[in-house]
Amino acid sequence: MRMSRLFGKTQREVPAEADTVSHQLLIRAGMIHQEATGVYSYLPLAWRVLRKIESIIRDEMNKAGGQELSMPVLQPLELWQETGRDQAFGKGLFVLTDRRDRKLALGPTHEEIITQLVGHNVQSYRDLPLLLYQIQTKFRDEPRPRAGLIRVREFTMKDLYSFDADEAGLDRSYQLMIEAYQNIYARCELPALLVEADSGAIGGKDSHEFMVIAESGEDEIIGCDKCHYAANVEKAQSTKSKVGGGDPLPPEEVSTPGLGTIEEVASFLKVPASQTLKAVFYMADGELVFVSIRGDIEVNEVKLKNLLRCVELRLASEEEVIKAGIAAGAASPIGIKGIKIIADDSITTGTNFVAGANKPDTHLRNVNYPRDFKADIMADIANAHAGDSCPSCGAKLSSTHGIEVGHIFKLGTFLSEKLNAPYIDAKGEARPIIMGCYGIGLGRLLAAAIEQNHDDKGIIWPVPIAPYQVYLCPLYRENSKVAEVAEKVYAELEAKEFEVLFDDREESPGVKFNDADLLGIPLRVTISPRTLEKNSVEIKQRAEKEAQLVPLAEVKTRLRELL
RNA sequence: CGGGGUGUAGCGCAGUCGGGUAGCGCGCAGCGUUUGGGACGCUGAGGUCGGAGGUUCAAGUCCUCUCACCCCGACCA
Repeated sequence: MRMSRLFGKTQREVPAEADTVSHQLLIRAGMIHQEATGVYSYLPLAWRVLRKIESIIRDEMNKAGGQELSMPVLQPLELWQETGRDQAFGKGLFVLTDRRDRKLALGPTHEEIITQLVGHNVQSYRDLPLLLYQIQTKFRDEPRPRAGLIRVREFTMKDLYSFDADEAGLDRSYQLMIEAYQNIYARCELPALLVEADSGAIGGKDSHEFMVIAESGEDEIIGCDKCHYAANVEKAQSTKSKVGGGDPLPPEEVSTPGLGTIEEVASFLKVPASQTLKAVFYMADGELVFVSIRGDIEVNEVKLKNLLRCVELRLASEEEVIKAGIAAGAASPIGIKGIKIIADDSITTGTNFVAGANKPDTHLRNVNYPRDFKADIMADIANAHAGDSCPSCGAKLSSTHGIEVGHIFKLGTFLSEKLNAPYIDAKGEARPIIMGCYGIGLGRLLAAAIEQNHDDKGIIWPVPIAPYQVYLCPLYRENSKVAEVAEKVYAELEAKEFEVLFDDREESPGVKFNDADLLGIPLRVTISPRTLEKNSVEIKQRAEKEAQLVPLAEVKTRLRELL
């Protein structure tokens, strides 16, 4: 490809819109253009990268035994209503109305469609296992798209679905996909960490995410320094420290005038926050819920939401709390009635806690569970923190940020039951097919690759996904020898199936070098009068500082070695 | 949805307080001189000042409404 003909211009200045590295570089390199919030055009360079990622993914899916198909973006809303997932997605679902007043959803994912499709085509256990996938555009009306291609509303995703007759089969399919995913990231030269994940509204047994560690990542990962434990903070557990407190003493009221927060109460009573119980109120699908948790620990809302099996969970407003007749700031699980009490198991890690007294400006000392109150549900609903103890080996946990570049789920039978997709087993009995699903966002993978591979000059593409392999850079093209050799080298390289971006522009060396660095093509071949004096060209790897002089006759061999 | 911010040429911005001929840098076009890490000179093109309504002799600037985009939070398979 000739630079002079390439659609898409590099730009010198950092766009005001972008404050994530990958977003800035993608725009500066002329690779993407924003059309609306979270909606982008891919210009030729970005499209080439995306296609390379796509072909790596396709190859690994096929190797794993997947069969590719294509399903519609436009899906009847009724299908979503049948599984109730229109509610789970809520406003995240793009819904439109056709001329006959039928409601259609733009597919945010394709579980419903494929389950129905498989239900029509699979009758027997002999048809299983089955791995089906597609690479398709998805639409989600995200509350807040951000960071360029990292979180968008329209995106290309590879989604594979597994269909098995039994749990053991699902486990095999799941394992097969983990391996396929690891191959994909390895081939993209992107180190991805497998972490335990929350499976969200869809439920199911296991779920894992593949994370690329990056400062700009939206997800927090809690990991053990010693063993292999790693989990999304939404899911992560930690062993809660014991706080002691001595033998249970009788409860005792203390006056705490004007003190509301845990910090205020704890410092006033001269006890650590870990020796207090905090009351947190939530509205779960419109129902007020009381949460009791140790004062130094925060509620993990994802865990709470899963526990309550609710669609909408948010902190209750002070008005809602007061309206329920509760003393805000001094609320207590003791003696409270007509409200569901959820307790984090941290409240059993000690004795003689300070808690509210359900009276304004009053707290209680020496509160003990279960002596003084009962919880309707006791569970782990705490946020794990760096510094906590690993639930698997007890060593210290640490925290990093990551970009989620893959998410896999053991779905189970929820969808095949709702949408009536049974198979007949060997005994002639009908059973629901057991499903799994496995997604990779291609655009996000592309962005993650940039987050992971760049310097202050620009992108440094890993060879397998680089838009071109070679940046052919003649200097002083008005020198007829340079022009002639450059054209010849270009033709020869293309003939040998090198992917070459030929900078045939009349630009100064500085401009060309800077564009070469910005675009991040792995190998740069410079031809100038200076190199031609020695009958050579200069080859430089994008990631390296030094260039090497290579005789013209050896260029192809040398490039081949470096790719 | 809550909080904060920004909309002026393809990009980055000034001008808005205090109303009076719409500017700068980059980029773009032409000519010339240059050129191994974003060269220089001259000439030139390019703007519904996000949109609508209002106040005024006069609005980029003041008022009302509205839209878009960005950041934080909520939210998010």
